[in-house]
Amino acid sequence: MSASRYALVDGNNFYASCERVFRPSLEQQPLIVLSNNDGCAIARSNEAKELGIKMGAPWHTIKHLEREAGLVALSANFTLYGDISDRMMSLVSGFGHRQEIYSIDESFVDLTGIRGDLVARGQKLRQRVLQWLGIPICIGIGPTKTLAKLANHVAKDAERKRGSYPAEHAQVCDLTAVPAPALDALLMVTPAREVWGVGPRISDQLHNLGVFTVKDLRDMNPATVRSRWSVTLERTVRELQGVDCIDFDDAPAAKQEIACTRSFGGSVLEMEELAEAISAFAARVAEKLRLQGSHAGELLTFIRTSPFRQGAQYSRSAIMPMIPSTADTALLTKAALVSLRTIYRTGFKYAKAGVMALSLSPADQGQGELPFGVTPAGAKSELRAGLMATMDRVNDRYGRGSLHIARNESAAPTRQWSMKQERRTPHYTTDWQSIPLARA
DNA sequence: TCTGGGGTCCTAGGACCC
DNA sequence: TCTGGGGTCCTAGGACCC
Repeated sequence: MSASRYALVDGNNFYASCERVFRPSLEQQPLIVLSNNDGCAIARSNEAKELGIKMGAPWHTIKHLEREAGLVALSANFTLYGDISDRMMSLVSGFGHRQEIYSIDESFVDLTGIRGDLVARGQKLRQRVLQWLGIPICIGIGPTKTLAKLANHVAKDAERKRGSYPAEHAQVCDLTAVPAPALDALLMVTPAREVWGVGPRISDQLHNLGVFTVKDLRDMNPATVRSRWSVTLERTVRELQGVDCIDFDDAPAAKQEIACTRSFGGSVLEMEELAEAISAFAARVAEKLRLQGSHAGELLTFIRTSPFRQGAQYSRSAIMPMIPSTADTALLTKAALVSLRTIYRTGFKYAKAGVMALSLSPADQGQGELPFGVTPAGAKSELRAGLMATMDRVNDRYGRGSLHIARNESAAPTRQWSMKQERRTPHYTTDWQSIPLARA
Protein backbone atom coordinates (compact mmCIF):
# COMPACT_ATOMS: atom_id res chain seq x y z
CA MET A 1 0.00 0.00 0.00
CA SER A 2 1.51 3.30 -1.09
CA ALA A 3 1.44 6.60 0.76
CA SER A 4 -1.50 8.85 0.04
CA ARG A 5 -1.12 11.65 -2.41
CA TYR A 6 -3.66 14.28 -3.40
CA ALA A 7 -3.98 17.15 -5.85
CA LEU A 8 -5.97 20.32 -5.31
CA VAL A 9 -6.96 21.80 -8.65
CA ASP A 10 -8.63 25.19 -8.89
CA GLY A 11 -9.48 27.88 -11.38
CA ASN A 12 -7.54 31.12 -11.07
CA ASN A 13 -9.74 34.12 -10.21
CA PHE A 14 -12.55 31.87 -11.33
CA TYR A 15 -15.49 34.23 -11.84
CA ALA A 16 -13.28 36.83 -13.50
CA SER A 17 -11.80 34.16 -15.78
CA CYS A 18 -15.30 32.95 -16.72
CA GLU A 19 -16.28 36.46 -17.80
CA ARG A 20 -13.15 36.71 -19.92
CA VAL A 21 -14.06 33.54 -21.81
CA PHE A 22 -16.95 35.48 -23.31
CA ARG A 23 -15.25 38.86 -23.55
CA PRO A 24 -11.68 38.37 -24.62
CA SER A 25 -11.41 42.17 -24.76
CA LEU A 26 -11.25 42.09 -20.96
CA GLU A 27 -7.94 40.23 -21.09
CA GLN A 28 -5.15 42.27 -19.46
CA GLN A 29 -7.69 44.68 -17.95
CA PRO A 30 -8.28 45.04 -14.22
CA LEU A 31 -11.60 43.22 -13.77
CA ILE A 32 -13.79 42.44 -10.77
CA VAL A 33 -17.05 40.57 -10.35
CA LEU A 34 -19.55 42.07 -7.91
CA SER A 35 -21.89 40.36 -5.46
CA ASN A 36 -25.66 40.65 -5.47
CA ASN A 37 -26.79 44.27 -5.58
CA ASP A 38 -23.32 45.08 -6.83
CA GLY A 39 -22.41 45.34 -3.15
CA CYS A 40 -18.81 44.21 -3.03
CA ALA A 41 -16.05 42.51 -5.02
CA ILE A 42 -16.20 38.71 -4.92
CA ALA A 43 -13.61 37.97 -7.62
CA ARG A 44 -10.62 39.91 -8.93
CA SER A 45 -8.35 39.47 -11.91
CA ASN A 46 -4.61 39.65 -11.22
CA GLU A 47 -4.60 43.21 -12.56
CA ALA A 48 -7.34 44.16 -10.10
CA LYS A 49 -5.39 42.57 -7.24
CA GLU A 50 -2.41 44.66 -8.23
CA LEU A 51 -4.55 47.77 -7.83
CA GLY A 52 -4.83 46.77 -4.18
CA ILE A 53 -8.48 45.73 -4.32
CA LYS A 54 -9.23 43.37 -1.46
CA MET A 55 -11.61 40.43 -1.48
CA GLY A 56 -15.00 41.69 -0.30
CA ALA A 57 -14.13 45.35 -0.82
CA PRO A 58 -17.36 47.41 -0.90
CA TRP A 59 -17.97 48.71 -4.40
CA HIS A 60 -18.45 52.29 -3.25
CA THR A 61 -14.94 52.36 -1.78
CA ILE A 62 -13.28 51.30 -5.06
CA LYS A 63 -15.61 52.77 -7.66
CA HIS A 64 -13.17 55.64 -8.25
CA LEU A 65 -10.77 53.14 -9.84
CA GLU A 66 -13.16 52.85 -12.78
CA ARG A 67 -12.06 56.28 -13.96
CA GLU A 68 -8.60 56.34 -12.48
CA ALA A 69 -7.33 52.91 -13.50
CA GLY A 70 -9.73 51.55 -16.10
CA LEU A 71 -11.22 49.06 -13.65
CA VAL A 72 -14.08 47.02 -15.15
CA ALA A 73 -16.79 45.78 -12.78
CA LEU A 74 -19.42 43.20 -13.76
CA SER A 75 -22.46 41.85 -11.94
CA ALA A 76 -22.13 38.18 -11.07
CA ASN A 77 -23.73 35.61 -13.36
CA PHE A 78 -23.77 32.46 -11.24
CA THR A 79 -25.62 30.38 -13.83
CA LEU A 80 -22.76 30.89 -16.24
CA TYR A 81 -20.10 30.09 -13.64
CA GLY A 82 -21.93 26.92 -12.67
CA ASP A 83 -22.04 25.69 -16.26
CA ILE A 84 -18.33 26.35 -16.84
CA SER A 85 -17.56 24.71 -13.50
CA ASP A 86 -19.33 21.50 -14.57
CA ARG A 87 -17.19 21.28 -17.67
CA MET A 88 -13.98 22.05 -15.81
CA MET A 89 -14.74 19.41 -13.18
CA SER A 90 -15.25 16.70 -15.76
CA LEU A 91 -11.95 17.51 -17.46
CA VAL A 92 -10.12 17.54 -14.12
CA SER A 93 -11.68 14.25 -12.98
CA GLY A 94 -9.46 12.37 -15.43
CA PHE A 95 -6.35 13.42 -13.51
CA GLY A 96 -6.68 10.65 -10.88
CA HIS A 97 -8.84 7.83 -9.51
CA ARG A 98 -11.35 9.83 -7.54
CA GLN A 99 -12.49 13.42 -7.39
CA GLU A 100 -14.02 15.42 -4.55
CA ILE A 101 -15.68 18.59 -5.76
CA TYR A 102 -15.01 21.02 -2.96
CA SER A 103 -16.43 24.27 -4.30
CA ILE A 104 -17.51 25.81 -7.58
CA ASP A 105 -13.87 26.21 -8.67
CA GLU A 106 -11.93 23.64 -6.64
CA SER A 107 -11.64 19.88 -6.53
CA PHE A 108 -9.38 17.38 -4.82
CA VAL A 109 -8.15 14.46 -6.92
CA ASP A 110 -6.77 11.25 -5.44
CA LEU A 111 -3.39 10.47 -7.05
CA THR A 112 -2.38 7.70 -4.66
CA GLY A 113 -0.28 5.11 -6.42
CA ILE A 114 0.00 7.00 -9.69
CA ARG A 115 3.57 6.89 -11.00
CA GLY A 116 5.48 9.16 -13.29
CA ASP A 117 6.19 12.87 -13.40
CA LEU A 118 3.14 14.43 -11.78
CA VAL A 119 4.27 17.96 -12.54
CA ALA A 120 4.43 17.15 -16.26
CA ARG A 121 1.02 15.47 -16.09
CA GLY A 122 -0.32 18.50 -14.24
CA GLN A 123 0.99 20.88 -16.88
CA LYS A 124 -0.73 18.79 -19.54
CA LEU A 125 -4.04 19.02 -17.70
CA ARG A 126 -3.53 22.77 -17.33
CA GLN A 127 -3.01 23.17 -21.07
CA ARG A 128 -6.07 21.10 -21.82
CA VAL A 129 -8.40 23.10 -19.57
CA LEU A 130 -6.97 26.35 -20.89
CA GLN A 131 -7.44 25.30 -24.51
CA TRP A 132 -10.87 23.73 -24.19
CA LEU A 133 -12.50 26.13 -21.75
CA GLY A 134 -10.28 29.18 -21.63
CA ILE A 135 -9.90 28.90 -17.85
CA PRO A 136 -6.40 29.04 -16.31
CA ILE A 137 -5.92 26.63 -13.40
CA CYS A 138 -3.28 25.91 -10.76
CA ILE A 139 -2.48 22.52 -9.26
CA GLY A 140 -1.02 21.70 -5.85
CA ILE A 141 0.07 18.19 -4.90
CA GLY A 142 0.79 16.88 -1.41
CA PRO A 143 0.59 13.80 0.85
CA THR A 144 -2.47 15.25 2.64
CA LYS A 145 -5.31 17.51 1.59
CA THR A 146 -3.97 20.33 3.77
CA LEU A 147 -0.54 20.10 2.11
CA ALA A 148 -2.14 19.89 -1.34
CA LYS A 149 -3.98 23.14 -0.56
CA LEU A 150 -0.72 24.67 0.57
CA ALA A 151 1.04 23.48 -2.58
CA ASN A 152 -1.72 25.13 -4.60
CA HIS A 153 -1.04 28.40 -2.79
CA VAL A 154 2.64 28.07 -3.64
CA ALA A 155 1.82 27.33 -7.30
CA LYS A 156 -0.32 30.47 -7.50
CA ASP A 157 2.07 32.85 -5.78
CA ALA A 158 5.10 31.49 -7.61
CA GLU A 159 3.33 32.44 -10.82
CA ARG A 160 1.76 35.72 -9.80
CA LYS A 161 4.33 37.23 -7.42
CA ARG A 162 7.77 36.89 -8.89
CA GLY A 163 10.36 35.95 -6.32
CA SER A 164 7.91 34.81 -3.64
CA TYR A 165 8.78 31.16 -4.29
CA PRO A 166 11.16 29.35 -6.66
CA ALA A 167 9.83 29.75 -10.21
CA GLU A 168 9.86 25.97 -10.80
CA HIS A 169 6.75 25.72 -8.58
CA ALA A 170 4.69 28.10 -10.71
CA GLN A 171 1.28 26.76 -11.89
CA VAL A 172 1.94 23.19 -10.75
CA CYS A 173 3.64 22.48 -7.41
CA ASP A 174 4.30 18.95 -6.15
CA LEU A 175 5.40 19.05 -2.52
CA THR A 176 5.86 15.27 -2.46
CA ALA A 177 8.80 15.74 -4.86
CA VAL A 178 10.52 18.42 -2.76
CA PRO A 179 13.41 17.30 -0.48
CA ALA A 180 12.96 17.98 3.25
CA PRO A 181 15.33 20.97 3.55
CA ALA A 182 13.76 22.70 0.54
CA LEU A 183 10.29 21.96 1.94
CA ASP A 184 11.26 23.55 5.26
CA ALA A 185 12.47 26.59 3.36
CA LEU A 186 9.09 26.91 1.61
CA LEU A 187 7.19 26.55 4.89
CA MET A 188 9.43 29.10 6.57
CA VAL A 189 8.53 31.87 4.12
CA THR A 190 4.79 31.15 4.25
CA PRO A 191 2.66 32.80 6.94
CA ALA A 192 0.60 30.43 9.09
CA ARG A 193 -2.62 32.18 8.06
CA GLU A 194 -2.25 30.72 4.55
CA VAL A 195 -3.00 27.28 5.95
CA TRP A 196 -6.42 25.77 5.24
CA GLY A 197 -8.30 25.89 8.55
CA VAL A 198 -6.42 28.83 10.06
CA GLY A 199 -8.56 31.94 9.94
CA PRO A 200 -7.96 35.47 11.26
CA ARG A 201 -8.87 34.65 14.88
CA ILE A 202 -6.63 31.66 15.26
CA SER A 203 -3.89 33.39 13.30
CA ASP A 204 -3.91 36.25 15.84
CA GLN A 205 -3.80 33.82 18.75
CA LEU A 206 -0.89 31.96 17.16
CA HIS A 207 0.98 35.25 16.74
CA ASN A 208 0.68 35.91 20.44
CA LEU A 209 2.44 32.61 21.07
CA GLY A 210 5.22 33.41 18.60
CA VAL A 211 3.91 31.10 15.89
CA PHE A 212 4.24 32.99 12.61
CA THR A 213 5.08 30.63 9.76
CA VAL A 214 3.69 27.36 8.48
CA LYS A 215 6.88 25.68 9.70
CA ASP A 216 6.27 27.06 13.23
CA LEU A 217 2.74 25.67 13.12
CA ARG A 218 3.80 22.30 11.70
CA ASP A 219 6.35 21.89 14.49
CA MET A 220 3.84 22.44 17.29
CA ASN A 221 2.85 19.64 19.60
CA PRO A 222 -0.55 18.31 18.46
CA ALA A 223 -1.62 17.58 22.04
CA THR A 224 -0.92 21.19 23.05
CA VAL A 225 -2.84 22.44 20.05
CA ARG A 226 -5.78 20.24 20.94
CA SER A 227 -5.99 21.47 24.52
CA ARG A 228 -5.50 25.13 23.62
CA TRP A 229 -7.80 25.11 20.59
CA SER A 230 -9.69 22.10 19.25
CA VAL A 231 -9.46 18.78 17.50
CA THR A 232 -9.94 20.65 14.24
CA LEU A 233 -6.71 22.60 14.53
CA GLU A 234 -4.93 19.53 15.90
CA ARG A 235 -5.92 17.71 12.73
CA THR A 236 -4.54 20.58 10.66
CA VAL A 237 -1.17 20.35 12.44
CA ARG A 238 -1.00 16.59 11.90
CA GLU A 239 -1.83 17.03 8.23
CA LEU A 240 1.01 19.55 7.92
CA GLN A 241 3.23 16.85 9.41
CA GLY A 242 2.19 14.56 6.57
CA VAL A 243 -0.35 12.42 8.43
CA ASP A 244 -3.49 11.92 6.34
CA CYS A 245 -6.38 12.85 8.71
CA ILE A 246 -9.11 14.36 6.57
CA ASP A 247 -11.34 11.93 4.72
CA PHE A 248 -11.58 12.01 0.98
CA ASP A 249 -15.23 12.64 0.26
CA ASP A 250 -16.06 11.74 -3.31
CA ALA A 251 -19.71 10.98 -2.61
CA PRO A 252 -20.96 14.03 -0.77
CA ALA A 253 -23.87 13.50 1.58
CA ALA A 254 -27.08 15.40 1.11
CA LYS A 255 -27.00 18.88 2.59
CA GLN A 256 -28.18 19.22 6.17
CA GLU A 257 -29.44 22.75 5.70
CA ILE A 258 -30.71 24.59 2.65
CA ALA A 259 -30.91 28.36 2.68
CA CYS A 260 -31.85 31.30 0.53
CA THR A 261 -30.91 34.70 1.93
CA ARG A 262 -30.27 38.11 0.44
CA SER A 263 -29.19 41.58 1.37
CA PHE A 264 -31.42 44.28 -0.02
CA GLY A 265 -30.10 47.07 -2.19
CA GLY A 266 -31.49 49.73 0.09
CA SER A 267 -33.48 49.70 3.30
CA VAL A 268 -36.80 47.94 3.43
CA LEU A 269 -39.34 49.19 5.96
CA GLU A 270 -42.67 47.68 5.02
CA MET A 271 -44.03 44.30 5.93
CA GLU A 272 -45.49 43.89 2.47
CA GLU A 273 -42.13 44.32 0.80
CA LEU A 274 -40.48 41.84 3.19
CA ALA A 275 -43.31 39.42 2.50
CA GLU A 276 -42.58 39.55 -1.23
CA ALA A 277 -38.93 38.76 -0.59
CA ILE A 278 -39.62 36.03 1.96
CA SER A 279 -42.08 34.36 -0.42
CA ALA A 280 -39.46 34.29 -3.16
CA PHE A 281 -36.83 32.86 -0.78
CA ALA A 282 -39.18 30.17 0.50
CA ALA A 283 -40.05 29.15 -3.06
CA ARG A 284 -36.37 28.88 -3.93
CA VAL A 285 -35.66 26.83 -0.80
CA ALA A 286 -38.51 24.49 -1.73
CA GLU A 287 -37.01 24.06 -5.22
CA LYS A 288 -33.58 23.26 -3.79
CA LEU A 289 -35.15 20.75 -1.38
CA ARG A 290 -36.84 18.93 -4.27
CA LEU A 291 -33.62 19.01 -6.26
CA GLN A 292 -31.78 17.07 -3.57
CA GLY A 293 -34.80 14.93 -2.74
CA SER A 294 -35.28 16.21 0.79
CA HIS A 295 -38.07 17.35 3.02
CA ALA A 296 -37.75 20.08 5.65
CA GLY A 297 -38.75 19.28 9.21
CA GLU A 298 -38.37 22.92 10.24
CA LEU A 299 -38.28 26.26 8.48
CA LEU A 300 -36.35 29.22 9.86
CA THR A 301 -37.20 32.74 8.75
CA PHE A 302 -35.13 35.78 9.70
CA ILE A 303 -35.02 39.51 9.12
CA ARG A 304 -32.37 41.95 10.25
CA THR A 305 -31.09 45.50 10.01
CA SER A 306 -27.59 46.31 8.79
CA PRO A 307 -24.78 46.23 11.36
CA PHE A 308 -22.87 48.56 9.01
CA ARG A 309 -25.39 51.34 9.30
CA GLN A 310 -26.22 53.79 12.05
CA GLY A 311 -29.51 53.55 13.81
CA ALA A 312 -31.53 51.08 15.84
CA GLN A 313 -30.57 47.47 15.25
CA TYR A 314 -33.02 44.60 15.13
CA SER A 315 -32.49 40.96 14.32
CA ARG A 316 -35.00 38.21 14.86
CA SER A 317 -35.71 34.74 13.58
CA ALA A 318 -38.49 32.23 14.04
CA ILE A 319 -38.51 28.50 13.48
CA MET A 320 -41.69 26.83 12.28
CA PRO A 321 -42.02 23.06 12.63
CA MET A 322 -43.23 21.43 9.41
CA ILE A 323 -45.47 18.48 10.28
CA PRO A 324 -45.28 16.38 8.30
CA SER A 325 -41.96 17.38 6.77
CA THR A 326 -42.36 18.78 3.29
CA ALA A 327 -40.85 20.31 0.16
CA ASP A 328 -44.10 21.88 -0.94
CA THR A 329 -43.72 25.46 -2.11
CA ALA A 330 -47.13 26.56 -0.89
CA LEU A 331 -46.75 25.06 2.59
CA LEU A 332 -43.25 26.41 3.08
CA THR A 333 -44.18 29.85 1.81
CA LYS A 334 -47.15 29.96 4.14
CA ALA A 335 -45.00 28.93 7.10
CA ALA A 336 -42.40 31.57 6.27
CA LEU A 337 -45.03 34.29 6.02
CA VAL A 338 -46.58 33.30 9.34
CA SER A 339 -43.12 33.49 10.91
CA LEU A 340 -42.50 36.85 9.33
CA ARG A 341 -45.66 38.21 10.88
CA THR A 342 -44.52 37.16 14.34
CA ILE A 343 -41.04 38.66 14.07
CA TYR A 344 -41.78 41.84 12.12
CA ARG A 345 -41.63 45.14 13.98
CA THR A 346 -42.35 48.48 12.38
CA GLY A 347 -39.84 51.28 12.43
CA PHE A 348 -36.68 49.41 11.45
CA LYS A 349 -34.71 49.68 8.25
CA TYR A 350 -34.36 46.08 7.21
CA ALA A 351 -31.23 45.22 5.21
CA LYS A 352 -31.30 41.46 4.96
CA ALA A 353 -33.68 38.54 5.19
CA GLY A 354 -33.66 34.84 4.55
CA VAL A 355 -35.31 31.45 4.77
CA MET A 356 -33.54 28.25 5.82
CA ALA A 357 -34.79 24.67 5.72
CA LEU A 358 -33.59 22.65 8.74
CA SER A 359 -33.98 19.10 10.06
CA LEU A 360 -33.92 17.67 6.55
CA SER A 361 -34.91 14.11 5.79
CA PRO A 362 -35.08 12.05 2.60
CA ALA A 363 -38.28 12.71 0.68
CA ASP A 364 -38.80 9.00 0.02
CA GLN A 365 -38.71 8.16 3.70
CA GLY A 366 -42.44 8.68 3.86
CA GLN A 367 -44.04 11.03 6.30
CA GLY A 368 -42.91 9.28 9.46
CA GLU A 369 -45.15 9.15 12.48
CA LEU A 370 -47.82 11.76 12.46
CA PRO A 371 -49.08 13.34 15.65
CA PHE A 372 -52.55 12.32 16.66
CA GLY A 373 -55.15 14.14 14.62
CA VAL A 374 -52.93 15.00 11.67
CA THR A 375 -54.30 13.71 8.39
CA PRO A 376 -51.88 11.38 6.63
CA ALA A 377 -50.55 12.40 3.26
CA GLY A 378 -52.94 11.22 0.61
CA ALA A 379 -53.90 11.61 -2.98
CA LYS A 380 -54.02 15.36 -2.61
CA SER A 381 -50.37 15.62 -1.61
CA GLU A 382 -49.32 13.32 -4.45
CA LEU A 383 -51.10 15.62 -6.83
CA ARG A 384 -49.25 18.56 -5.31
CA ALA A 385 -45.89 16.80 -5.70
CA GLY A 386 -46.63 16.30 -9.38
CA LEU A 387 -47.46 19.96 -9.71
CA MET A 388 -44.19 20.89 -8.02
CA ALA A 389 -42.18 18.71 -10.39
CA THR A 390 -43.86 20.36 -13.36
CA MET A 391 -43.14 23.81 -11.94
CA ASP A 392 -39.47 22.91 -11.51
CA ARG A 393 -39.23 21.75 -15.12
CA VAL A 394 -40.86 24.91 -16.46
CA ASN A 395 -38.67 27.15 -14.32
CA ASP A 396 -35.55 25.24 -15.28
CA ARG A 397 -36.44 25.60 -18.94
CA TYR A 398 -37.65 29.20 -19.02
CA GLY A 399 -35.85 30.76 -16.10
CA ARG A 400 -36.44 31.03 -12.40
CA GLY A 401 -39.76 32.44 -11.35
CA SER A 402 -41.47 31.94 -14.72
CA LEU A 403 -44.09 29.95 -12.89
CA HIS A 404 -44.91 30.60 -9.27
CA ILE A 405 -47.69 30.13 -6.81
CA ALA A 406 -49.79 33.22 -6.34
CA ARG A 407 -50.24 34.47 -2.82
CA ASN A 408 -53.96 34.57 -2.21
CA GLU A 409 -53.89 36.74 0.86
CA SER A 410 -53.56 40.06 -0.89
CA ALA A 411 -56.08 41.10 -3.49
CA ALA A 412 -53.73 43.64 -5.00
CA PRO A 413 -51.66 42.46 -7.93
CA THR A 414 -48.27 41.40 -6.63
CA ARG A 415 -45.34 43.39 -7.82
CA GLN A 416 -42.47 41.27 -9.05
CA TRP A 417 -39.94 41.41 -6.26
CA SER A 418 -36.48 42.25 -7.46
CA MET A 419 -33.09 42.81 -5.93
CA LYS A 420 -32.37 46.00 -7.76
CA GLN A 421 -33.85 47.90 -10.65
CA GLU A 422 -30.72 48.21 -12.69
CA ARG A 423 -27.77 45.91 -12.93
CA ARG A 424 -24.39 46.62 -14.37
CA THR A 425 -24.78 43.71 -16.75
CA PRO A 426 -28.00 42.03 -17.77
CA HIS A 427 -28.59 38.45 -16.75
CA TYR A 428 -28.71 35.86 -19.46
CA THR A 429 -28.97 32.12 -19.51
CA THR A 430 -26.29 29.97 -20.96
CA ASP A 431 -26.79 28.21 -24.23
CA TRP A 432 -23.95 25.76 -24.52
CA GLN A 433 -24.52 25.35 -28.23
CA SER A 434 -23.20 28.85 -28.71
CA ILE A 435 -20.02 28.31 -26.74
CA PRO A 436 -17.06 27.09 -28.74
CA LEU A 437 -15.48 24.05 -27.16
CA ALA A 438 -11.98 25.04 -28.09
CA ARG A 439 -10.52 28.47 -28.37
CA ALA A 440 -8.48 28.47 -31.54
C1' DT B 1 -26.31 56.42 -0.44
C1' DC B 2 -23.24 52.18 -0.84
C1' DT B 3 -20.48 46.17 2.81
C1' DG B 4 -22.38 38.41 -0.63
C1' DG B 5 -24.53 33.98 -0.14
C1' DG B 6 -24.05 29.97 0.80
C1' DG B 7 -22.34 26.00 3.91
C1' DT B 8 -19.74 22.81 7.79
C1' DC B 9 -17.93 21.37 12.22
C1' DC B 10 -16.81 21.87 17.13
C1' DT B 11 -17.58 23.18 21.92
C1' DA B 12 -19.70 24.63 26.12
C1' DG B 13 -23.44 24.52 28.90
C1' DG B 14 -28.15 23.36 30.17
C1' DA B 15 -31.86 19.92 30.52
C1' DC B 16 -32.93 15.61 31.57
C1' DC B 17 -32.39 10.81 32.98
C1' DC B 18 -31.05 6.96 35.98
C1' DT C 1 -21.11 22.98 57.51
C1' DC C 2 -21.72 18.96 54.63
C1' DT C 3 -25.95 18.29 49.25
C1' DG C 4 -23.56 12.30 43.59
C1' DG C 5 -21.98 11.31 39.22
C1' DG C 6 -22.16 10.06 34.68
C1' DG C 7 -24.36 9.78 30.17
C1' DT C 8 -27.01 11.78 26.33
C1' DC C 9 -29.29 15.10 23.75
C1' DC C 10 -30.08 19.72 22.29
C1' DT C 11 -28.95 24.49 21.34
C1' DA C 12 -26.40 28.70 20.75
C1' DG C 13 -22.45 30.58 19.40
C1' DG C 14 -17.88 30.63 17.44
C1' DA C 15 -14.72 29.65 13.88
C1' DC C 16 -13.75 28.26 9.56
C1' DC C 17 -14.32 27.49 4.31
C1' DC C 18 -15.10 29.40 -0.71
